[in-house]
Order: sequence, then C-alpha cells, then structure tokens
Amino acid sequence: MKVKPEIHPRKPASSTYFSRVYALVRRIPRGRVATYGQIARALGMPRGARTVGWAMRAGDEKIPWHRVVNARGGISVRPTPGYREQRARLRAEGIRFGRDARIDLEKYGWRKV
DNA sequence: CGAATGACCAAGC
DNA sequence: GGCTTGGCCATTC
Repeated sequence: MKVKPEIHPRKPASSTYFSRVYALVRRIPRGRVATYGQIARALGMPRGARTVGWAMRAGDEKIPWHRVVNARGGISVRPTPGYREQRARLRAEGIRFGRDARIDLEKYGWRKV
C-alpha cells in the first residue's frame, strides 16, 4: 500500500510573486470573491492560476484566502478542513451558495481587477 | 539544473 | 452537465 506523503506545508513562500498575490488578495472587499485566474491575470500571469493557488496553500493566515475561489465559483481544497471553514466564512459575509455549492460570480465577483 | 508539485483552467468526449 | 486530458508556471527538492 502506498504511503501517503505528509502534507507538510512547504516553507512559507518568501518570494516576491507570492507577496504580490497576497497584496492583491488583501484588497478583495468583504462580501466579494475573486477567482484564481482573475488574480493571475491581474498580476500579468494569464495562465498562472495554479501559481496563485500555491500562494494560498503556502498559507499566510493574515490574508482573506477564503475569498478566492475557482473559475466555476466553487471552493477547492475539498478534502481538507479548510473547505468547511472557507464556506463558513463566505456565508458569514453574506455570500450565498447555490445547490452545487457554487457562488454566483456575476453577483459576488470582484470587478475591481 | 532536471523533475516533481499543485487551493487552476479551457477544451474535448 | 459531468468526467478526462493537456497545458501552465513559479516554487521546491
């Protein structure tokens, strides 16, 4: 049976790109959400959505990471406890989820970017 | 430097 | 509408 690799968080990113991602994520207003791809584009990486996801995973608790969702308006990170937490936080900000646990990006999407 | 990683995305069946 | 595939790209080892 396969040994599962531990989910040790890789070192918190201390790089400029991540910092830039964090800076942008911090600007997402309460009650709004942005997508990974949206943030990536805003930073000049139209195809670097995955990298944005990494920045989140690298984890800095000071940022409103819960306001970042995927392009379908859904929450990633499902098998983790973070999923419930993210959903709870968003709902606390007045964001409603559809039947498929999806957010209406037309309504709650952050357009500032 | 090469290989692996991953909280993504768009396109194709 | 859901599942699979390939591409993306910075960071890590």
